[in-house]
This record gives sequence, C-alpha cells and structure tokens, in this order.
Amino acid sequence: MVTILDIAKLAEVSRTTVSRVLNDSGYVSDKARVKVLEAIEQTGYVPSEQAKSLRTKKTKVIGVILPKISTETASRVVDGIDHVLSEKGYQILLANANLQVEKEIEQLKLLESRRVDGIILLATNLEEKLLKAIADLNVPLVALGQDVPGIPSIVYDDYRSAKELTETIISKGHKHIGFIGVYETDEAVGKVRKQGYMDAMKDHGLVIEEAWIQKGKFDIESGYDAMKKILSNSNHTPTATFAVTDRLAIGAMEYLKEKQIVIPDQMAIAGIGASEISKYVSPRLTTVDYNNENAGMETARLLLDQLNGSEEKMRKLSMDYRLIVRDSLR
Amino acid sequence: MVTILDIAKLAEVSRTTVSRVLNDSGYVSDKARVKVLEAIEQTGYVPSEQAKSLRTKKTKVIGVILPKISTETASRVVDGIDHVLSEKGYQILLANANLQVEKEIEQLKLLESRRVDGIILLATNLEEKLLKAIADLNVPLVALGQDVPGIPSIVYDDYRSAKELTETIISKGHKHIGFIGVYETDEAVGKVRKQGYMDAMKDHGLVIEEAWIQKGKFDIESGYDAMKKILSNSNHTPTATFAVTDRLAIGAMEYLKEKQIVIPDQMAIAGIGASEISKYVSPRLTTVDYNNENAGMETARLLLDQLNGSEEKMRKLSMDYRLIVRDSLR
DNA sequence: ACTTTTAGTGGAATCGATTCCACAAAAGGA
DNA sequence: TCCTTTTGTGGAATCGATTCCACTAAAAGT
Repeated sequence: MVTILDIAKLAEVSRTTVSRVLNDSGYVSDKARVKVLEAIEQTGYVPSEQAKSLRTKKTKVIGVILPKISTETASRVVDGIDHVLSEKGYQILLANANLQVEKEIEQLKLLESRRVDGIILLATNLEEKLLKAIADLNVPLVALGQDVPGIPSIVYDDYRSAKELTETIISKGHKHIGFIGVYETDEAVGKVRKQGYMDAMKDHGLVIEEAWIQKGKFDIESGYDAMKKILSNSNHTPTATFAVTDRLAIGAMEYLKEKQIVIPDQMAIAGIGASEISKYVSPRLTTVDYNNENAGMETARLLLDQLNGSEEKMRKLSMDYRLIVRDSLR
Repeated sequence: MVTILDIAKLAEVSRTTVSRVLNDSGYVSDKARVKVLEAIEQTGYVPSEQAKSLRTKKTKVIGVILPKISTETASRVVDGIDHVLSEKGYQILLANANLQVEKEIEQLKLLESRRVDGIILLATNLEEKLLKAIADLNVPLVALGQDVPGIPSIVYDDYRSAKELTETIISKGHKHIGFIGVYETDEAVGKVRKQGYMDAMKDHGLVIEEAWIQKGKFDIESGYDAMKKILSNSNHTPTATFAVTDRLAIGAMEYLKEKQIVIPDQMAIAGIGASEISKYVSPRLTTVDYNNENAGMETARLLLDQLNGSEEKMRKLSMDYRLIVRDSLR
C-alpha cells in the first residue's frame, strides 16, 4: 500500500509538503502542489486515517452500542445518528450488546481501546456494574433511552406518554384496563411506563385487579401469553389493554383473534412505538410515536456538543411524543 | 490517557516486556508479569488498538456498506454479519450509501482510508462507476445481493424463487397474473425477479397483458399506486398479483382493501422477503423467505475465508429460499 | 541599501504500540 | 568444567501520518 513517503519521493518534495497539500495548511507553491496531486492521482494513494489519528488523537469514529441490532427501534435510531454524524465526517462503529450487561461493558472497553471520539449508548438497564464501567471510562458518552445518572442522557417521555395513553383509553369509557409490561430492570420501559398507567388509573379512581397486570419479554410471543393470562385469570375481564410495546400489543391481538374476540369492541388494544406493523395490522393499532430517528439525531447532536465542549456537561433532554389513535381503540 | 510507556515505568520494566505480557508472547518471568498486571489494574490502562494496528497492519474492523440503514433486510443482514464477525474479534464500521451510487463509491474510499481489513457491500446496482471504484480498491471485498463480476458474491436465488412463486400462483388456477416490480437498474430485484415471472408465465403458455406489469420504488406507496394502475388499465383484470417485495405487496393490499376487493378471493397477492409485517397483515401474506440473517452470516464467512487466504478467490454462492404460502393466495 | 515580513521547504520528533536483535544469566548436557 | 540451550530482558527501528522548528529566498517596508 502506498504511503505518504512514496508520494513525497514521486513528487520530489518532502513528506511535510505532501501533508500540507493533503490538509491544505501552511504555505505550498503551486508547482509543488501540482506535482503532489499528480503523484496522488497516479498512484491512487489514500492517506491512512489510522496513522493520522494516532498523531492527532481524533479518530472521527463514534461507537454506538445497541441492545440488539435487528430491531425497528435500533435501526431507526441509528439512522438518525448517522444522519447527523456523517454530515460532520464521523463514522459509526457498531457494537452489539445482545441484551447482556456483560457484553455492554465489554463493548465499552472495546470501543475505548479503539479510541473512538465518543460513544452513544442505547441503554436498557442501569445495573451497578454498568454504571461503574461507564464511570471509569475515558471517552465522552451520552445515553439514549434511560436516564443514566451523571451522564448526558436523552430519554423518551415514558411516563407522560404512558399516562396520557391510559387516560385516552379511559376517556373512551373503559374502566377495566389491562396492562402488559416488561421486567422492571428496564427502568424506562419496565418501570416508568407502568407507573404512568398506574397513576392514570389512580387519578381516575379506577382500581386495578392483580391479574390485569402481566409481564413479558420484548417479543410478540410474550404479548400472546400475557393476553391469555389476563383473560383466564381475571375476575372481571378488562375491556381494554395497554401494552408497553407494539410487539406485545400485536401478540395480544393475535391471541384475541384466535379466540374470536373482537377488537376493539370486546377488547380495545394500544401499544407504544409506532412500529411499521402497527399501521397494517387489522384493526390498525393505536400507539405512541416516539420518533426514534429524531431521538437519534438529538443524541448525536448532544454528543457532538459534548465533543466540542460548547455545552455544559450533563445535559438531560426529554423527547416529545405523539399519540396515534387508530381503530384498535374505541 | 495512559500509554504502554507509563505502564512500563510503573512496573519498572521495558515496554517490550509490557507488550509481551499484553500479547502473551515470548518469555516473561512471573515476577515481571505480576508487576505489569498490577500496573495495568491500577491505572485502568487500555491498549490503543489504533497504534497496534498501525504496526500490525490489521485493524480487525470490517466495513459494511448498506443501501439504507433503516430497513428490515439491512438490519437482519447486519445481524448475521455481526454474529459471525464478533466471534472472531472483528467490529463493524457502518457505512450508509443512502441509495446513491456516488455515496457508495465515497464510502468505499472512506473505508479504505480507515484501513478496514475487509468490506461487505450490500449491492443494489452495478453501475460502471461503481465497478471501477471496486476494481481499484485495495481492500478485500465481498458483495451480497448482486452478482458483482470479478468479486466474490453471495446472491439470493432471485430467479428461481420468483419463478417458483409464480408457478405456485399458477398452480392455484390463476391465469391472469399481475406483476409489481422495481426499476431495472437493480439487477437482482428489478430484472431477474421479473424474468422469473415472465418465464413461468411463458412456460405455462400464459400471455401477459401490458398493463399487468407495473413498476415502482421500494416503498409501500409504490405498491398502492401500482395496484391502482393494474386495476384501472387492464382489459382483463388479473386474479392474482405478484409483487417483488413485501412492501410493494402490502401497498397493493392497502389499495385493494380500500376498494373493498376481497383478498384472496377476488385478487390473490404474493410478495418476497418474509418481512415481519407479512405475518400480521390480514390476510397473512404469501411470501418468500430469503433468510437474510443467514445470508449475512455466509457473507461474513466468505469474507473471512478471503482474509485468511484459505479459499480460492472469486467464489460465488447462491442462497437458498423458502416459499411461505399463506392466506393471501388461494 | 538594510531590515523586516512573507513564502516555501524540509529535517526530525512525535503519537503508541510491535518486533527484530543483541545480550546476559540461568539451566542443562557432555 | 566448559559448551550449548533456554529463559528473560531491553534498546531501537518501525508503522504512516502531523507538526514544531529552523532555515533560505524573495518580497515589502523604511
């Protein structure tokens, strides 16, 4: 592979001069510039970013840690991140945590060893181990999705959206409302959204039957199982169910269809996420749009601000959301 | 940031020794090893992969060029790629071409400048410019999705799957079959799949009316428009329509539903891709599963073989597929 | 005509690792 | 006991760029 030295020799100048042409900095005569450019053209020389960053201490690479690669949310967020970063000449180094905290920590170390300029963490949990790993990291980091203490974070408005969605359901006249959630180690999705639901119910003086609240993982299957349990274990069957993700909602709908329970007449359904599916299932699913691309963009901007030092450390931002009421709720 | 020299001083040994501990290579006494390890522990030293790869000429990074980040296919493929690569200690540098050839070429250069060990290109077109850029690239590259001449490529079996799917439709008794395709600059999806459809029709002595064949982009909207045209422009309205992607099929279904045309009784529909939506629209969509994760894994393996020189250059591989016949076809 | 700027250039140090080589001490073999 | 291995170590070169600094020649100022 051809190096700057080869170019220097070919153009009969010093590497210094070549470097100056490359970065157009300092003085360089037209004659020298032309010779260098010709040499580059001729050899197809591509400067090594690698060597450059060793010297300059900037890699122009941002690490992005995802809980899982192949999810609609993740790819939307990455899309947004890329949109902002690529414009500023940054590239994205992908790191997959595969839903394991251990992996998450490992990836942090790995990204640090690669000397990325910054890290964006799509956070799903706040385990002590992870917080510690983040604390003794030497790379600027921002989190998306969970409020990580001491770290600039962007969060979705899980509480208000869950509460508002529940209230919307209530406003349609439902009094018995089921809830399909996830494990509470996920602070944002597991805990906060549930709290939104509970508080909305409480505010309207509605009591919740224990069997109405079911938990699952993040897959469609879990939604199916949860709905089954709700229906079989409740004394008073709910007339509506709020699932904390669209996938869970879809799963619930699957079960209802199987049992010939009419949506929304016998059971109304709502989810969160505005997944593409939500628009095409029938009936169309009522959901909340978190605008993930936008969140990704904001996160990237926050990180860039951090890198440029032009922002106070430790900013927190809560993203906006949008209720989308469709046929699955009436 | 602490360097190997700091560790050397702290442990009272030479950098050479520290390096030996790091890579456990060569001889190093227990005493020295312990001291080095202690120093590392104490300082939280993380070796610079960067400096390392400058010397070793290996970055352990693979560039992946996507036509678009936020698509189901792309994220599934990346998932597969990551699965194989991360196991071997490689990381993924994401490059978004945003459906532009220019960008694709630019990303090639960019990845080369970062000295990635290899590149995986999710190819969508075979423009001359691109082929040239690939030709004078100094990095091992494999392509997925299109057969790039002179380059190891993995392709889906677009021809056979399209033909077989069309034949399946025919076998259900349909004689008038519409087709929703995409622009033919996309060799695999645009041209080859169409050929599969045409050949199947021809083999069965079925003539195709011009208006039955419509083209669009890759979005749902296009499918909607295409179906509209098929219905309004045909002399003899088809009783089934084959769309080259699930999204186009979904769009077509949307139009049919709007017009109260019953699927599959009045119009059967089939797509390709086995997208998640296909399972949850109603009626459930007949489609072809290309198993993108698996394709991603195979592509990654092919690249690794290439890097290890253990494989002949220029291998071509055609992936398997699986027909999924669901309610939208009868 | 002499001093001060401005242009233009290259030598050499530097970034943080690896690795070749030389060398010394200890262990093993004759 | 002397010679050969084995073990252990560090100096110095290297990877491919940037950048500080010194230096010369030409241009500008007085």
